[in-house]
Amino acid sequence: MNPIEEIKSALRSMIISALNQARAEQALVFDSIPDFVIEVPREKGHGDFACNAAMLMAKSARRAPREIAQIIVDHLDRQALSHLDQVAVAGAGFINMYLRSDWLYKIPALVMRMKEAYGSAPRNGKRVQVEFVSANPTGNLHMGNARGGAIGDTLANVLHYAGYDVEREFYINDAGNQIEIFAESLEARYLQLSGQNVTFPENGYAGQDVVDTVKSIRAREGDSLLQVDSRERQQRLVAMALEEKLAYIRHTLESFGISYDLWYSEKTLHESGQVKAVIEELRQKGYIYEKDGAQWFRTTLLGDEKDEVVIRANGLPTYFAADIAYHKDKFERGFDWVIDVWGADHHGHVARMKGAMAALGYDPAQLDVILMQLVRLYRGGQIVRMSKRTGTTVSLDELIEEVGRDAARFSFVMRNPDSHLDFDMELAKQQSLENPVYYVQYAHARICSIFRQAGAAGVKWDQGETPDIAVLNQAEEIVILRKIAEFPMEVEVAAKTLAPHRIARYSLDLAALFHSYYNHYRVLQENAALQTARLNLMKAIQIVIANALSIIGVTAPEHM
RNA sequence: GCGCCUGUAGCUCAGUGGAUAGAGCACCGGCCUCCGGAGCCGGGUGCGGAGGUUCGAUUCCUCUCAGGCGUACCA
Repeated sequence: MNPIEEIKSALRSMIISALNQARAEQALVFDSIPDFVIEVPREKGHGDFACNAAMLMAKSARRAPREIAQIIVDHLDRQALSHLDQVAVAGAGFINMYLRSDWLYKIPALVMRMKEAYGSAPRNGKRVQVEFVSANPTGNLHMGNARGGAIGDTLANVLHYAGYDVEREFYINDAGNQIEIFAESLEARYLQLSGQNVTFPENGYAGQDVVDTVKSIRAREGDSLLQVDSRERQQRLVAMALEEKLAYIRHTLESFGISYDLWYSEKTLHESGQVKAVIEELRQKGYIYEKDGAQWFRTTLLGDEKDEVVIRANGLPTYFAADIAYHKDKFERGFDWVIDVWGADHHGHVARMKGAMAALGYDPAQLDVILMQLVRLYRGGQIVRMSKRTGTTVSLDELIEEVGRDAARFSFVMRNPDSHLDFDMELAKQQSLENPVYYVQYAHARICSIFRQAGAAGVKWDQGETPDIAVLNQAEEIVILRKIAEFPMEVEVAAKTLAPHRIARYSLDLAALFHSYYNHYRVLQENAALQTARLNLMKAIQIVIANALSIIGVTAPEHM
């Protein structure tokens, strides 16, 4: 149920009919109807909807745009849409259409009928997978993971609302080179804590969290790991450390409001032979060759600048090889749409991965990658490096602790993933009371308060379908009804363009309209019809704000 | 050097090829005996630059300047 789309669709077919009628009467000569749009004009004075068809046809129909527009208007069957009021030719050849506001009066009842489902589209039967965060389980979750988490989880919510069956997935990098380094780091710390004088690996994970992990292992295992050989010691340390790290990651993400349908282990891809198999498949298709002892993927055939190694000279597959196998596995699991949320430092990987999928016979258009620009973290104006190696990082736990889950999620979701984000912890804390999220939440709490007042006063009002609704004729009320009517379209566009930040913007817009309205008009009052109408309006706003916040993963409090 | 992303108001950011480019923060001045003042109202000649495509460009293309990231047998 998408009110705006319904109207647009009706107007569109009305204009197409007019054009065909005009052609039949030879009032206008043209070959085909162009791909015109019915849009909501930015300027209110330009009507409720506007159409640009005449301007697009000017050249082929060899008439001035305004003339064509007038011909279209003259041939409109105005009975086709009962809400249609006036139609005017304006500007360079726009057709501006004005509707009687009664088309909006069914909106509150619709919202109340659908409640938390308002804004959602019917199930479309398509399965989409969103993979996000997928942080290395060798360290803490950092700001980039926080942003990726907020964006990925919100996008998954948006897609669910837009009608998809959504699955969230976390890819566990529990194999490969960085695990080797992790193992060496763990062992070095273990031996150091056992009193041995060993040097820490030069490129090892030097963070305090690794030390803490080893300490907790020692608390359980004591010196027992000194008895076994280095290889087994490393294996056991890694197994225990990964278990602990993953438990931490899972717990932290859950406290950030994120839970996954599947945690997918890279290690299993190697153990099952899927990585080797996919390399073989590519080899048979002529994409693999050997050079300097390594196996290379001829990605230059796919538009890359240089070929990529998939099996190193030491026989170990690269991350790229495992990732190809992983993405093949995603498609084999039958997803119609596969979405990855990656940090911008992986951008070079996007074309290669799409190319690899194409080489394997999959449609690369079914794979989308959201490249999220990196977060630069500041504390009081001082940049903080986010290197896990040096350990000087603010973790997601600390972010939630200091800034709060709602404010943190909202401020990450609010911004376009393409924006380079400078995040200052001190500033975020300092401004926390003026953070936009509270503005939206406050609107919700205020409306709840109105209903508490109404309840305490024993106010009786017809909820949903009521003739009283038609007394909502103030300009502000019409604007709010329109905004509410646009919500399903907003969700649809956010899903289609993979732009979860639109929902946050929308919630801010609606909250602003509400606050302004609240300061100018009283809801609870003597006039029973007006009170009923406005209570219906309030209920609709309350539901839509709650739904928008729920998509963003932020609470909608009744009190603040 | 090459590739990707980004340059919009003092700052942080919106803006699916449309008509007069918008919010928040900050700054100044107003507004509650009234449903929650975490609010409202008022105050603003800004799309990095130059070409091009188009009836129309902040949006698309080319060049250019500036910043971020990448350009490993790391992930």
